[in-house]
Amino acid sequence: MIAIFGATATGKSAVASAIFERISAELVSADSMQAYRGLPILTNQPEEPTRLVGIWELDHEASVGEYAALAHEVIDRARAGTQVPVVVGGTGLYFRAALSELELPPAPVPGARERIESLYERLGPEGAHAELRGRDPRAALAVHANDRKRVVRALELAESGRSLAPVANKLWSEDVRHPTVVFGLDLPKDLLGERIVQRAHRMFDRGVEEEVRRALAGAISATARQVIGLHEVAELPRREAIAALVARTARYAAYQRKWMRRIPGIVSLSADRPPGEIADEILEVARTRQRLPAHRAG
RNA sequence: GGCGAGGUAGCUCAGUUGGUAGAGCACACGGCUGAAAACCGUGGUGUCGCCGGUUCGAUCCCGGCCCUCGCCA
Repeated sequence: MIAIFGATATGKSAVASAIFERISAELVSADSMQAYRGLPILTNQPEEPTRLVGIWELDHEASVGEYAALAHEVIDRARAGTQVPVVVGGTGLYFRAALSELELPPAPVPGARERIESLYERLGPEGAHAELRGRDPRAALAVHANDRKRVVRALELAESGRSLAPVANKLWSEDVRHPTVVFGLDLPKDLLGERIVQRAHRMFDRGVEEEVRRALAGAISATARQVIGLHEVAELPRREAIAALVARTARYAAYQRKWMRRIPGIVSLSADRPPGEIADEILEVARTRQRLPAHRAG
């Protein structure tokens, strides 16, 4: 398998597209927002047929757990059919979930979240955390009292006999379900900034404003509401919207680069050249690695 | 030109009855296991517009100057 990570606007899609032209590949997206249908311009959905893009309606609450199951299914089917799965994405957690078996604990039982959220409100951060310490000391150790989402989640799991503290920490390990060569596309900060600005303008040329208006006319889930730029495009005059969109995207790109540094075993490649050239290098490196016996060293 | 308001962190602003200052956002670093474009933690990064006066001590009080905004000419 091949996996390609990179910040927004590093040209992941173009590289994936070039790979698609060269070998029998199944492109699989690892992007929490491209999974939504209805915001193709704002979320920068790829042209090339890519699996797990546009699979959810905007009123659907997203979750890594749901995504992981779908990704594994698509990947396994491609392998069975002799296609090379190529996982492409910028959402770090989704990316690792696609490659590895994270053994994510189950979704909350209906009603539990609301109940425990109000418990958190009642007890306050310290009180709720003390409660967690009593029920699941290991989880309490891993979670800060102010991290409301995680304290609530940990209490939910403790209630059903599970734990937030993972059995094995595979998130930051090199563990994979299938042999995989992981690549990271990187661009110098200033160059990436330029591309982000260009792309923001192109979004407006392509009609994001109309797209956003339509999206907001319907029901929209809490997770979909987080899409960068949704709020900005809807509420600000064009000039300011572009500036705000650029600023937030740049911030997000910095966050993604942070993720990239932490993905173990990643092969870093310069994205400052034609996509075809990058695709050739990726395929060459992947072939070389595949001939080697199973190994873990970089 | 007159009157009024204001100049404090990268931005928006708070504050000090005189003892050289702090919030939010931004930024930097770190964490993260069914919300991840999310969430959380740790960092203050500063000629308090300039010059002078009063004072043991001025960002704060006094005088002058510069700049910004508003209203009136």
